[in-house]
Amino acid sequence: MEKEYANREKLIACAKIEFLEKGFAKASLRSISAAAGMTTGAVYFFCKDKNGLFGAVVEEPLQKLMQAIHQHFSDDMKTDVSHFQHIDGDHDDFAALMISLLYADRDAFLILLDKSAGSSYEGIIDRFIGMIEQHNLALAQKYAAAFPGKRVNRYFLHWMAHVEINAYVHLLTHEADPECALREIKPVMNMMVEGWLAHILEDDI
Amino acid sequence: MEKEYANREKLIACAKIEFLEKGFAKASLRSISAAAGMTTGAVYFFCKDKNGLFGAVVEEPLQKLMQAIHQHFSDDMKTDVSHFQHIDGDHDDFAALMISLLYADRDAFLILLDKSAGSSYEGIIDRFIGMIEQHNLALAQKYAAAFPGKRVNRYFLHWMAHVEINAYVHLLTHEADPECALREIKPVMNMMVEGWLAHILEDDI
Amino acid sequence: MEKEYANREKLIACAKIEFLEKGFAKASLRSISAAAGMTTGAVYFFCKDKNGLFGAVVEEPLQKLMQAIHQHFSDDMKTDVSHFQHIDGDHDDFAALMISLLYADRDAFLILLDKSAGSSYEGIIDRFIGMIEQHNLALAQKYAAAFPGKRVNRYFLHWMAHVEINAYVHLLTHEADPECALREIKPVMNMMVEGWLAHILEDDI
Amino acid sequence: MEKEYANREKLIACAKIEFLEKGFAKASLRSISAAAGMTTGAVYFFCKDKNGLFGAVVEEPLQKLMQAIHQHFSDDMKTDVSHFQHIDGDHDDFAALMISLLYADRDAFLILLDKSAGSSYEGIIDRFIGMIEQHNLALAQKYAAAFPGKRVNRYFLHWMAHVEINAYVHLLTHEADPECALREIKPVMNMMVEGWLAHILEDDI
DNA sequence: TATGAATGAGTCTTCATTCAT
DNA sequence: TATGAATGAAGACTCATTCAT
Repeated sequence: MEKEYANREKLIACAKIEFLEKGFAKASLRSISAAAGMTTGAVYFFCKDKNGLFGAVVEEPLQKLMQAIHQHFSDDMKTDVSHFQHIDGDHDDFAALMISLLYADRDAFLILLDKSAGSSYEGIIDRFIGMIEQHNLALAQKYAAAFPGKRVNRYFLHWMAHVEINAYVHLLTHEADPECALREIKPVMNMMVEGWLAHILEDDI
Repeated sequence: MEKEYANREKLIACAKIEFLEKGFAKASLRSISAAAGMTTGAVYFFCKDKNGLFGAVVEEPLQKLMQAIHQHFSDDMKTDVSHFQHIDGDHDDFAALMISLLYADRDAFLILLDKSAGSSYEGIIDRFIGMIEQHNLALAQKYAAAFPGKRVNRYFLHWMAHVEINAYVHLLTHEADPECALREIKPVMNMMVEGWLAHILEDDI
Repeated sequence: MEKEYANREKLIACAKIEFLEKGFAKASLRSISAAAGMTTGAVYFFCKDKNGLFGAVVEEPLQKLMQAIHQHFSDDMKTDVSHFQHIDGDHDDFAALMISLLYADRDAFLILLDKSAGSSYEGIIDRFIGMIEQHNLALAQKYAAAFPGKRVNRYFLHWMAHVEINAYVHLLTHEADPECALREIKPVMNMMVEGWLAHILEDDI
Repeated sequence: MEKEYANREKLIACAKIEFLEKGFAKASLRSISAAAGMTTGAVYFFCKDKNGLFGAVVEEPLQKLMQAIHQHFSDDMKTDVSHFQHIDGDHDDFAALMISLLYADRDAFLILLDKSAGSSYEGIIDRFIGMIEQHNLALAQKYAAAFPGKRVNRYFLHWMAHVEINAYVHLLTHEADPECALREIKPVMNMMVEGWLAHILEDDI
């Protein structure tokens, strides 16, 4: 009973190593299965195909992350956004949440975010960006409502979503220790909040 | 006279299209040469390699860019850095320069910056980041000299270099028109300068 | 049970034929695998490489030969070398041993010795020559000890090792029947022993 | 007028280097012509094809050698063969002749004898062996006439021809200096003559 | 004399995938 | 559960050769 899943997990662990090292496209099922002590054919018992194997490595952490983000976003919309001084603390909380989730399975996220080219997860970063952008748009529009003659700068909004996501990718890539990560992300977040407040609105026409 | 170089240029043009679409690694010499109306073997008359073909697409614009950056950096170091309010204008100039260079052959830079994985140009972005980081470090240290008890936050510095480069990559990717690009990069640059001034220094120990 | 290994053996048999006919370098995996009734790709299930396929043909007989030679040499060094009249009989035994081993898989040795150019076995003859030379040097130096004012003629020693090896290669190439081979090698061996005794020493300085 | 042949000779010189290094089969016209400072196509102005280029390197020295050998052989047959003690001196003369010819263009003969696999000269060594064998057969038969109940050992005869040729190939390969070569070949020749006299005849039936 | 361009057949190799057992 | 075998298409690359100019 315990052994039944042993091989499956070994396979996934080996896949993780290979994907991390070579990326999805250049990873070889041959060498993954060899490392796991099985034949190529055996992989197809556990997964539908190469992409399925990638999913097995990456799907579960991804789900957790997604869920946490949605939860946070829906909480966020309920709070009173009129006091933008609170945005700071919110961002700190969000950052802490992100970091704890991302570093819970750092390799999986490294793979997902940086090594998925060629797989069906290829565009995942853009989906994240889309989510953030959409959420921030709502926030920004509330904010804009208080400034007649101003409107949301859409390009800036999109770019900020990019930067925010990439801040996490960069962190994940460059910092192995989650505690250091938390410390390092702080000025980054501050800068982003300040920049957001200062530049998210542009003159209407 | 016009026809003499026709095929070589056709080849490179087709390679450009393929690289842009699929990236270096997934691009196929077969389909490139087919598109150019020649055999695979013929490619090797014009280029040494698949990598050489990539270089033929990308090397010339890259050289121009490199040279301009070096020029700008060496000019920059000669100017008086004590007035950091001037940093703004400098950045605007630099941004304008970058944009004019990048958009002079947008596809080539799109390929170079975003589609070079697998080629010998793979790490080019990191090299750019390194250049910027090194240059900004020098600036930051001059800046730090005026604030006893402060030192340069190296992680932030590195991240900013990342962000700066990615700002251009993002622009190139999302905005086809150089004039719009110039307009859109402005708040981005402003935000980066402000953030830089505000967060590049951290408490010593 | 018989069929299980059928294809692998068929492949190796076909490879043997092709290598024998064209040599390693000019042999084509296409035509080998076609002859064996499989695709080129299938070859790579059985072997790592073209070179690995060559090894599959050649390695086992080579190992046997090597081992027998080492055994013989170590026995040889233990016997009393003072009576050089015994050298004759020893050589006959050695020759008989060599012939029985070589003709046990004549094609494999033909390939190994004469058709390996381009493979990792390319220098095998030189390695054999080295072995023989080294062993004969030891013998010759014992012999030389009995003749003051004489020393071993190194060029002649090396050449003799060449001739000895080539005597076997020549035999293998020209004589299909091992019994005839045994008969034919005899005067050759005699001549080599006589020549050895007569010319292996030269005047000191 | 002098320059007209300059390129042709440069081509041939470069071909020589490449053939010597890689052998006929692995030599590349591309790299030969590149080394000679011309295009691949230009080679076909000077030669019919790759094999023709090989011939251009090798044919002239070969002709000289052939002619000298024929001359020597026909002289040899005219002399009185009843005194076999003279055989020694004859061989010394022949060896000196061979060495002077072979070392007159050592590289060319190295190529011809050791690097011709794949070219039309591939079997040249066998042709030499055939020539020597044929000539020696005539000699041996005169010799045999004096020993009733004896006949020529054909295998030994053939093998001796082999050894003789290979003695020169070995020399050429291992000894760069013709004077040393002459010294080193002496015991080799002596041994061959002695062996010849001792073993060329076998019992009739 | 030579070039520049191109061909076309060939090289070995890698890969994800399938499937009977 | 897994294996062993095999496929077939594709990969980059090399080569001798040809030929118009």
